[in-house]
Amino acid sequence: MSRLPDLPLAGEPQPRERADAARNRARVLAAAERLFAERDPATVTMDDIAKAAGIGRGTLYRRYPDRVSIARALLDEHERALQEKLMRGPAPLGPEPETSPAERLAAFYAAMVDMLETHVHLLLGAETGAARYTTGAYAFWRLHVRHLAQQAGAEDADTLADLLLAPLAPELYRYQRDKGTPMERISGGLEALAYATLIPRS
Amino acid sequence: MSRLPDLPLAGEPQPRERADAARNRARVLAAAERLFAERDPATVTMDDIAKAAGIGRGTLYRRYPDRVSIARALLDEHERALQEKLMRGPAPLGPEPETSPAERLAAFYAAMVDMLETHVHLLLGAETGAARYTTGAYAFWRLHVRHLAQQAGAEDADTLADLLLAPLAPELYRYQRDKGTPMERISGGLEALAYATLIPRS
DNA sequence: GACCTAAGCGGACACTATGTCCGCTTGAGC
DNA sequence: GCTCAAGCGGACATAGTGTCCGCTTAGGTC
Repeated sequence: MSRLPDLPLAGEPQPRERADAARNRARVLAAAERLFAERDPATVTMDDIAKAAGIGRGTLYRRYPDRVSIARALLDEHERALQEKLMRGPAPLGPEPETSPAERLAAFYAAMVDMLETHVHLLLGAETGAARYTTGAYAFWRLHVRHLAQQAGAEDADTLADLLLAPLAPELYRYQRDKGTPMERISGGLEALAYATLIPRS
Repeated sequence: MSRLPDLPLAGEPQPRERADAARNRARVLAAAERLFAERDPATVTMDDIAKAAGIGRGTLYRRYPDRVSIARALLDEHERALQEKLMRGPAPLGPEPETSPAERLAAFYAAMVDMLETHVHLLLGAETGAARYTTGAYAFWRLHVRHLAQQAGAEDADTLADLLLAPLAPELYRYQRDKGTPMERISGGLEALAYATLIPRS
């Protein structure tokens, strides 16, 4: 829904999508969303998605080269929304100057846990393993956390940013939830982590 | 080399391995070690390993059901060695009572970074993605870190353990090293993390 | 040292997924 | 209604997985 997967370069005329193409795109996304939700995303094949969407393989590959790109398209709007809140939203997520870095990191963690809880299946489809680090979303979270670490006066904010993002890996979240850890305990642990790392020692 | 992949249950007679079987096992492990090192472990196929070892597919599958089991066999001894040091080695890694939990966690992090630096390729072959959490090694690290967190008086040591192990994910380490972060900065960041989280606030 | 037999071997096979190609169909501008 | 490029989709080539089963051989026995 919503966005073209190829970046819409402002300025270029954009030949406008044909009606059948638009209809098929919607079908694909709806079918993929459902399949990712109802079983392990890693086992969903391009063929499954094509069949479920009622279109041919060729048609599917025309727009999406692989499963990952479909999951990313589905995630896109959710990630944008969170990014928006981080940049321009209200405290403690947004950049009010009187909110401490530790509070903001805790708020970010909480928002990410919300997102993980709702969309783990998509995140597992899109940002699994090494692919996680190649997404624009990761680059954004990284910048944000590095900025907070810097504000807090951390020694090596650049490295710390990656270390502080690691506990948000979708596989870890899935593992924790699967063994019965409730999401509150995960948020709680992350909150503790945020305050421990970003509040300067007295 | 060394260990049988199937656990050697003390007591059972163990029909003793035939000479050709032993020779082939050695060949397989040597070939796999080399292949994992010289290219992305995810792209190494069972066929490649069989060919490189100079044996047939059937022979390879007889002993190892998949790539992961081979990588684990190769890692086994290194992981055991570290476990040994944690349980019975000298301070700060081992359990000397006057070493603080924070120091011990920092030492553990340092040891893990050493291991990652030497064996990322194997770790990427064996403990990638969700598979990481199913290994005996992970269970052991988890117990160790949870114990340290408990000693330090952490609120929810059980959850914290998983969060504190997340920055040691092989994919993350590879990503950091690939973008040029030297291992010292990674150890440094982890050390800071250890002291920040496990030293009680005054 | 010849014999026997189960452990070990390895190529062939069936199956599944991927990604591409190309002739046919159809939306939409004129 | 005509045109034609964008879009469609099934067939195909390729690659990897895991199993099966007839052949080979190590190593114990007499």
